[in-house]
Amino acid sequence: MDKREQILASALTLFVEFGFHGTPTSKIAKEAGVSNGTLFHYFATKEELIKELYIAIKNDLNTYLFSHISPDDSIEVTLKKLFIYFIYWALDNREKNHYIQQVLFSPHISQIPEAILQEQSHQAIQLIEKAKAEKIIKDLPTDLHYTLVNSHIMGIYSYVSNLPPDEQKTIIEHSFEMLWDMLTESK
Amino acid sequence: MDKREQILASALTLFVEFGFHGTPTSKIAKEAGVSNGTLFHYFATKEELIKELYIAIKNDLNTYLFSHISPDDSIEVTLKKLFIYFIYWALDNREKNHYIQQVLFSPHISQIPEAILQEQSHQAIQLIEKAKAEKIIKDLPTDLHYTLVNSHIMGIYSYVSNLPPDEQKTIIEHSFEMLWDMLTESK
Amino acid sequence: MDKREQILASALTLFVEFGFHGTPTSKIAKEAGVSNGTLFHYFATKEELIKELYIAIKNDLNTYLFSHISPDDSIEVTLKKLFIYFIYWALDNREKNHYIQQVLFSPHISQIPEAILQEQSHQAIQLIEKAKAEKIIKDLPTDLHYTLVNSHIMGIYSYVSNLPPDEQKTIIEHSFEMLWDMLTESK
Amino acid sequence: MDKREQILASALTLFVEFGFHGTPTSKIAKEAGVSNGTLFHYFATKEELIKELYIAIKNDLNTYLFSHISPDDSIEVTLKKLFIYFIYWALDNREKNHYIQQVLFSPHISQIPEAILQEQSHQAIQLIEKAKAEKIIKDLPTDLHYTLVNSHIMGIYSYVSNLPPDEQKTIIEHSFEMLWDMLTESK
DNA sequence: TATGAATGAGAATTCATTCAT
DNA sequence: TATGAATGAATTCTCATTCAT
Repeated sequence: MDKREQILASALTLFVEFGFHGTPTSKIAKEAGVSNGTLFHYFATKEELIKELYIAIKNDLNTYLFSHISPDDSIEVTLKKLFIYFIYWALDNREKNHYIQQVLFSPHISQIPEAILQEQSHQAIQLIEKAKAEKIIKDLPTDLHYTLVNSHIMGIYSYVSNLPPDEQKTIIEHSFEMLWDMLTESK
Repeated sequence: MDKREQILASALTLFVEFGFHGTPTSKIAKEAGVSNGTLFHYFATKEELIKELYIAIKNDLNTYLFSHISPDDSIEVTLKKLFIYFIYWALDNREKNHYIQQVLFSPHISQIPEAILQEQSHQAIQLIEKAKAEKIIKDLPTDLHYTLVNSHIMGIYSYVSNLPPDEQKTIIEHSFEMLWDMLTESK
Repeated sequence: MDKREQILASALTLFVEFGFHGTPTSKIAKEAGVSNGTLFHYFATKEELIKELYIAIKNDLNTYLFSHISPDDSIEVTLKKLFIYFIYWALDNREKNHYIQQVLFSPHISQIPEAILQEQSHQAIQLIEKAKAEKIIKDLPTDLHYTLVNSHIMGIYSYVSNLPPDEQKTIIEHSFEMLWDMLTESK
Repeated sequence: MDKREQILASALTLFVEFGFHGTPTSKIAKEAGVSNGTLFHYFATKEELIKELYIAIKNDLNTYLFSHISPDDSIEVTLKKLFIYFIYWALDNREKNHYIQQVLFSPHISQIPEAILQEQSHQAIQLIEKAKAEKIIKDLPTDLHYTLVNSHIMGIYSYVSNLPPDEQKTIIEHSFEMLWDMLTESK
């Protein structure tokens, strides 16, 4: 792992544990085993570091998600995969997931380029529109569908994250069905 | 409004706009029209101010919520009222709602007494247990129900908060039904 | 002397001896017997301190100069007084005079408000124009007269500043006559 | 132009525009199109670079001046040539002239070897002594003569540097006569 | 109660300089 | 010769907090 990645790794751990304000750049540098100056050699400002870390994590997540989705999958399967694999990723990368939330709920979001922010939502929204067009899901505003799926995912994640691994799978599968029932025309 | 309240009011606005780190106590004092020292006369530390503000807002929310619930209400009605009135309160008190989220997603939560944090959840959890006992809702873990309700509420809030007021009511009512369908044995 | 003035006094001595870059604000504070923070309580930035010190010194010089000039003085007398008293002031306030030159030859001039910079030059220029109108001095561009007077003054100052006090007076008086001969229609 | 000269050229431009403190060595290197390390390969320290640049410019000026003076010239002609050609050089090499002033008014002069500093003054002082011995100029202290000539030159330069080229020549010639009148026994 | 000057620890950042390649 | 990553001391500035009035 080169120095830049060392710095990102240390920043992730410390930011998640102590928050942005609670983590001086000097602590990150020390933790990464590099000098104070080196950190600023790679990242012009602390803000820049926060942003780059966000982007790196988002790339990580995207790579993971896309590696599991195939263009041949049906809409339902695609949605289910996105749902399930996102939760698995979050469970396997708690710090990274936490970090993303942390940025989203902070004044630092404004630094993140729109394109990065919309990477997944764009995909998901197209999926929802297609599902609506094909009458698979209810005829409600796309944004409403999107919001409901999102908050459902975050809810399930926060619930299963405290469960032993063997119970997680059942809940995740089941909860997707609950969500699906909610989105599709109820009988 | 006395000085203590002036300070709390200014702190709310500034914290929500600029974040905790981005808001020096001196700015709060100036905005409140009091001296630097006076702020520390009422609140021993900045941390204390953050905590007291949280408590004050939580009291505000509780007062509002309880004023709409009657012990005679059925379980479903109670839940619906909690759902709907919380959203209305959040829409009418955006800064306050935002502030609560901000604290929840920050290292400052650890400063908030458990009792304050659980004020509503305690109520809600009892409600859910009663509903489960009476077979009104599915036989799933109480925490799962609770989590799903919560995230649903936050999702709906974030969706309707960008809508014109006249469209809000329909969505809120409708979305409660979706939630209810999800919690109760389907069909 | 209050703290603000202590800071200005220490800044003057240190800036003249070590230059702007060679004088950390921390050294100024220590020399002034105040804390690091106090310096920034009175002067928002180091730049601001540099500027305020310049203004304070210019006020000092103006007060001195004006206290010696009377509206009844003839043009020649007024010019002579400005010439002579400026040199005396510079000799009695070497650090201050040096500081003014230092600012003038540095990128910090751009921070000094035009009005402050022109305080004396404005006066002097009007004097020269009057002298030209009354045919007392040669009919050359006002700016040229002004420039020549100025550089002559600085030259004389730099020469006499290394002389013992008793020799200074003669040179100063004599050199004014040389200047006067140069400005007026020769022979 | 080899790398060493590239560096000197970039340093000149940047130092004049932004000052010594305002010009990091890294900026100089980038502007010169060389790496950070290369600059320090040619100049051991930034201070050294400042000094070497001064020396290079002084050599430039001397070469120019000497190429116009002949041992056969009379004292008056020699002085006039020094006067006039210095001003022309300064007008044609504004950055270089500015740089010399900048060093002279900075704490960096102490780094410049005496020999370099006195290159011209030595010549000029001998000239003045000769003129005094031959009763061509007034019997005043040599240093006073020297100082007055110097400040006169700088004054004229600063005046004509803002003039269109065609007006410069007249002023320069004329101003030398004014100076000469001042130095020689009047009337 | 209220003030606001004073404090000083701490933080982000800069930059001359080194050195392995 | 030339590079540019790496260093870390130094610097400016911020801000929560104290305290005499």
